[in-house]
Amino acid sequence: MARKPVQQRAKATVDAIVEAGFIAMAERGPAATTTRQIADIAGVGVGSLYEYFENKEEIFQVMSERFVADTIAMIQPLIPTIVRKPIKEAVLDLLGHFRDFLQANNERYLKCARYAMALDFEQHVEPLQKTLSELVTQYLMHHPETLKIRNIPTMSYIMINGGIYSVVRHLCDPAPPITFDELAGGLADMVSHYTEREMALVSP
Amino acid sequence: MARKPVQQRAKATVDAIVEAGFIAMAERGPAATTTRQIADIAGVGVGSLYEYFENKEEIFQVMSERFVADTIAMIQPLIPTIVRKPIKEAVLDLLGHFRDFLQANNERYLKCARYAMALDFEQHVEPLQKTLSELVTQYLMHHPETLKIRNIPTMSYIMINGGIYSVVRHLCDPAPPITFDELAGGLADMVSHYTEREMALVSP
DNA sequence: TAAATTTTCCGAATTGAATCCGAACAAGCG
DNA sequence: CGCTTGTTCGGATTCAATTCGGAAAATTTA
Repeated sequence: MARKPVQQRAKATVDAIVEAGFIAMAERGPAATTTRQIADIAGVGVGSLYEYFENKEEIFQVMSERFVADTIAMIQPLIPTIVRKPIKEAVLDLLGHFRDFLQANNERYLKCARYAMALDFEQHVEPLQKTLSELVTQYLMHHPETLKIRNIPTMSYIMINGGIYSVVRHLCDPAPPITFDELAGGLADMVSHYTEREMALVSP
Repeated sequence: MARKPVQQRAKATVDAIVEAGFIAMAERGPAATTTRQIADIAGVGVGSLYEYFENKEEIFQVMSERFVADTIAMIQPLIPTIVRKPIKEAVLDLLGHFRDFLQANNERYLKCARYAMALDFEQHVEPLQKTLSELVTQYLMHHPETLKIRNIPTMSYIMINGGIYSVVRHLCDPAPPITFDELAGGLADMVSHYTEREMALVSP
């Protein structure tokens, strides 16, 4: 950010700009949104954008950050509940919340996710990855029998990345080949079958 | 495309433009490549771009199409070999070829994949998805015992999408938390464990 | 072959969006 | 209230995308 807002009304301006960014992005997609549109929706002059953001790109970056932060904030309180459930239910529960979250507010975050997954990859999605790894760790600690499973970091990596992408892709698809429930069930089965098979292999 | 090239030299111009697009994209990423750069690299005037492409975006679209077509062309001849292998080897084999393909030519296609996965989703990646579904179908026919597995379309969807994304993401990451071999092995295990567990459940 | 026609190429001119900037307006503070 | 600092703004500027009309090359026609 080019400059920090110190007064209250300046903070409100920054918020209005980011909010306008979400609205414009949800309406027309990131490529088609102009600085003029964002300024108009926010009810500020175009010049004001550049008081707090280096350029248009940075507005999207901040939106991306907020998206990831909000996702994490959505997941954190679920952790204590989720870690106590059987694996399949746990996955279904998490995915259901994730879908609702992405679709809220005219799919604001779904459109943002599509953008964020393309450009930033490491930079912004990484904290989310860390949170989910944390969730996996806690889950394992609540189910000590699963600690025998090999390659846990690798499997986390695959399921977290593959899971997020599959869900975002599916929700963006106007004519998906399978239903969301099938997708969620499939991901849950994938995890639970893998777990069960590993446990069978390790302690026969 | 705005107009079809009919003469030979015009076809060469179109090729040079697309080729230049790949080079420019690999160097600076899609956002930072200008029409001037593409024209300079291709050795043509800026005006020539617009003889055969509606706009800059369409150049990227054609690149995307070529990327997907080349990916399919890379996979097709592998199918007869792959379908005869045990599941784990089959997955490892496919992933190895996919990685080499993405990394060839200064990672030209890896950078393209990153872009294609963001924007086009359905439109361009879909033929690839269809080819891979085909591969799965053929694999199942060569291993009749696996036909009992439930939810095959769902599992294909998850493994194809999740697999492609995980690999692209991993190869783009300058400091990945796991090695590529671990990732590939993990995906292979994921598939094979799921298969084994399903077979055990269905015919105990 | 030469003229006529079609195709291709080009780069200066146009357009429009992104960004800059300095004047005008508000807020905090002695 | 003067003074300083923070904020807003929109016209001016910059730069990339796109257009356009004419020249050059290829092809066809006579």
